[in-house]
Amino acid sequence: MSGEDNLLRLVEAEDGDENNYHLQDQVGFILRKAHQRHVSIFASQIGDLTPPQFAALAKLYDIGETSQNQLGTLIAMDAATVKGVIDRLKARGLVEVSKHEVDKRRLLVNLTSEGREAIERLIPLARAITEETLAPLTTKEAATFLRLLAKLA
Amino acid sequence: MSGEDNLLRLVEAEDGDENNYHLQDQVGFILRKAHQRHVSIFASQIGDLTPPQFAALAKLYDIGETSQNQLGTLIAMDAATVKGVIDRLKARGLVEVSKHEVDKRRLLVNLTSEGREAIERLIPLARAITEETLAPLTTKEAATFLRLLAKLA
DNA sequence: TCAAATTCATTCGTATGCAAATGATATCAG
DNA sequence: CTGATATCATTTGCATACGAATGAATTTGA
Repeated sequence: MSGEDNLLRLVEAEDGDENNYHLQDQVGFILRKAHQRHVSIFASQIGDLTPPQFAALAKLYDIGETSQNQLGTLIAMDAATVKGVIDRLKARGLVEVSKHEVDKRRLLVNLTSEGREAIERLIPLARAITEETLAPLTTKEAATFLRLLAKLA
Repeated sequence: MSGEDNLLRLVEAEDGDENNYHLQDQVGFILRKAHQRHVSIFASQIGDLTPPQFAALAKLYDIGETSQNQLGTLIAMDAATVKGVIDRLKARGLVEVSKHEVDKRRLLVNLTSEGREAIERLIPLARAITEETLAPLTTKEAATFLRLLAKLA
């Protein structure tokens, strides 16, 4: 056995597991799983709307009519994604679109009365979803978690 | 003005913003954004592989040959999703599949030598991705965050 | 003013992600 | 042993998600 071999073994012993890569400890992997769990909880409480669709309705309810592009910025969706979401909400009669009178590039999006009723009905469920998602944490832990998560996002 | 009106106003005043639903404060929305940010960081460091593809390679590197179904369980992908991921890795020559000799239902998946070289080369980059993702937090905050995130996932 | 740069929306291609249905195989229970 | 169950994999359909390319409209800057 060479001196190099001894040194290598020593280093590996000192490192413990540091030379091993454990997927299940990586923030990206756990983040993906936590997100999956939330989506699953969401689906169990609100079966006929996806989280992105809900986000679009909730934001329109909050700020009123806006352009598709601006809405996308506010709910963190790129232009291609938000178009699909709005198309499906439009097909279901929950939002309506119109052309901006001055800036002809813009597509204005707004809730229909049906969309307004839907979001008002769903917001209590959304609170329950948040609660269930955070249920594994104590109130204090949840506050800490949300603070740190917001710093990452 | 009725007594009910007074009571309502009082309650609303005491509630502050509690009657308003703010999407940007909901754990699901922030979780989605944090996940998006991580995927973006991942793509900037490892452009030719997605996080799910990397997860499959890393897990195979960790545990060796396994069935497609078992691999899916280990990396939190349902059967339909893992099939697509493995198909694409197979097309790129990073994994190879074979039939289980005893249980003919199972599809065994393993790294090719090329896949092994790839994951060994990428693991240092993955460590950098984790670091960059957690960069907005102090070391202590990151430890707390990971602990709480794991409880949620 | 007017050409260049920017913005808004759309389209295409690729890659997750999951529910539901299906087929093949294996295991279990009576 | 065999019918009922369960497991493994595949396929289809739908919904994000994003890069890149395109076209229309607006804004900027020399």
